[in-house]
Amino acid sequence: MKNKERIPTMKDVAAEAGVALGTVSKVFNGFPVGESYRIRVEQAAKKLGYRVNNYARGMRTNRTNTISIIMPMICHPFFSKLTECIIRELDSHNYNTFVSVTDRNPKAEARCIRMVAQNKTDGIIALTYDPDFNNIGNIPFVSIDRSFTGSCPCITSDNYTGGQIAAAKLHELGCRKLLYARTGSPVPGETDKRGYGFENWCQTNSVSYDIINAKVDNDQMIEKIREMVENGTFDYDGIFCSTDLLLILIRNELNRLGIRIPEDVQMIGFDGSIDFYTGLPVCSSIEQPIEQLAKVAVNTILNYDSENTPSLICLPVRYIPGPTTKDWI
Amino acid sequence: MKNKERIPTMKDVAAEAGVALGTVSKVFNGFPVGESYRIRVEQAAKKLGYRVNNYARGMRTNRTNTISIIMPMICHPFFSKLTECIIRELDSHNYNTFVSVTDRNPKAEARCIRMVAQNKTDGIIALTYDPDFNNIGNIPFVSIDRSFTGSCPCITSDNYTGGQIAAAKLHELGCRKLLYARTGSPVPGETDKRGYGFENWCQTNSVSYDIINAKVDNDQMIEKIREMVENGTFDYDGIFCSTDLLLILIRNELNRLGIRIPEDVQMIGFDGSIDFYTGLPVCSSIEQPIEQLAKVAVNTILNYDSENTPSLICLPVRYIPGPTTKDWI
DNA sequence: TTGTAAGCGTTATCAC
DNA sequence: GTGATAACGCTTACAA
Repeated sequence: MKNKERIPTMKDVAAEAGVALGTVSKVFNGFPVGESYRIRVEQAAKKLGYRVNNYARGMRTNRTNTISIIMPMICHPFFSKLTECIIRELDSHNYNTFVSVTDRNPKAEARCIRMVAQNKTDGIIALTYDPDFNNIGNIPFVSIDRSFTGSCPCITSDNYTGGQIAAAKLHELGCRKLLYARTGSPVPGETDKRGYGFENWCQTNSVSYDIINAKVDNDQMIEKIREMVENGTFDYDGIFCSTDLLLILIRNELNRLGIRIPEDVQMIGFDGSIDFYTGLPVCSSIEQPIEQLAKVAVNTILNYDSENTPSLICLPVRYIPGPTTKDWI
Repeated sequence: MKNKERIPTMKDVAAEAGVALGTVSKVFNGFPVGESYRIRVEQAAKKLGYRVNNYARGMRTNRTNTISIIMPMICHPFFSKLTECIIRELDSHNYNTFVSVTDRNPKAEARCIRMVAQNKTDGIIALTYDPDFNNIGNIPFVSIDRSFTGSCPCITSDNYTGGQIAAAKLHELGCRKLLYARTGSPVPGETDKRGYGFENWCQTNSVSYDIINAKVDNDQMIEKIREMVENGTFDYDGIFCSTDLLLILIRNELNRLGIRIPEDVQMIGFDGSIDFYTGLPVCSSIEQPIEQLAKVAVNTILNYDSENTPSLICLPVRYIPGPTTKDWI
């Protein structure tokens, strides 16, 4: 009767190598140990196929080499890329990654955080929308794109500058009456600054603009656009949209109403989405530096120091020409 | 001096409630306990904000309520959706999910599996390409889309039938000379059956067809197509592609060469990709039942019984019309 | 430098 | 039904 696949423990390794338990532990934790011992231990470990049990270690040390990420969804160009980049970056630091999805539902977000806390994660990277968010368990927490009231660091694109760039670009491309269209959660977040930057540039440069805001959802936005066009009050020649997705929706509606993009109206979105199938930009857009966002988030969480972490880190964005402006080849 | 945020343990709860440690454990594990005790324990737990420590529990029980998923990448329409569905499904069973990405690199795959084994995951759901894959650690393992040599269950779309459906549909839509184009890893996998089903239908129904295979990559495939068109040997009026992505690539090349889709050539892909921005099908396609794939994979892993799990589970596919066939409105 | 032993927070076994 | 007590696999003072 075979030994029934028993998973070898440190004790087994110690016995096999003929050394004390503590010595084995030291070898696996990089503490100095007599060379001959180290070799014996390593050989014994290899022979037995030993791997340290992270659960036992985690229990003892309260560190688990595990980070959790919390996303509204995965099946989405921006979120999937961000998720992938974060996982890759953590992996390169030898960390495992828990992933949860919340649907932007505060209840689900809270539940995730509880679960994650229970799993003794070393930290949380979250893109969350809970206005009442409260970091239970005192775990290092980094937020992406959503700034909490000073309680934890937020990593985000430089949304403000992005808004300015968009306005400037539209103007440079000949637009004289601009519109900023946004939808999104009513919760104030970093992304609101896209609009503020846009406004600021328009005001500073005395460019005429309007803002159209659909708090609830995209349908409402489309509805408003249609009304304006049908009323004849739609006289814009440049639109900045808070996301690429919104841009596409609006463009399709404008097309349907006989307005051509970019001939009649030029449009710039936000995200820098690339079409998966063609590799081309979905639209003209302000590109978010996703890889960097991920790298910085991971770095911040791994070097977390509650005293000394900055509360907001903005990463630079840039304009990418696409098929919705006249500078597209 | 405050108690420095000490996380309460079962012992604390027991003390607070004035009961024995074992009683608290029973309450939290649903074992029968005197009603008055249960109430005292629950109140004490709430008061202290106690949550059971999954690491300690995992160490004791060797179950962690954690599943790992291993994907080639996340930033991809099919994989991101699959990943999200699996996470959601696991979450609904109160499981946490580790996610790793491997880039289809066998070395990375092996590394992931090692890490995962070390973290004492309760099971692995993987979409892997390692021909020499070997399930170390004897962890329940479910493969998606890739059948190993009988060693573990594989969940997949009914690729064979999908191929048949595609051939039949093209024929129904008037195509008389068909082509099957595939790229992909040289490792034999479930997806190869797409071609077999296609061939089978053509043979059974005496429809003329060819197969073009680019083992290495997409560029090579595009090259071959171009050659055929330039040679004048391209006389197909219906193409079945092993993935939607490949379809788009080929379509773009054909367009460039002056061939119109679907007027001159009709095309059907595989995956059922929906354009994220418009919500419309990217192309005519055989749809994979992603949610179901996820559900079944999770179910299989959670009810794993090495004796009794089927080695292959095929889920039904269906044809979805899109802009690359003439039945598209 | 090496070995010993005391926990870490749970669960499971047994007497009571 | 309840409550001591011994593991689980590992780290870490501390003693040798």
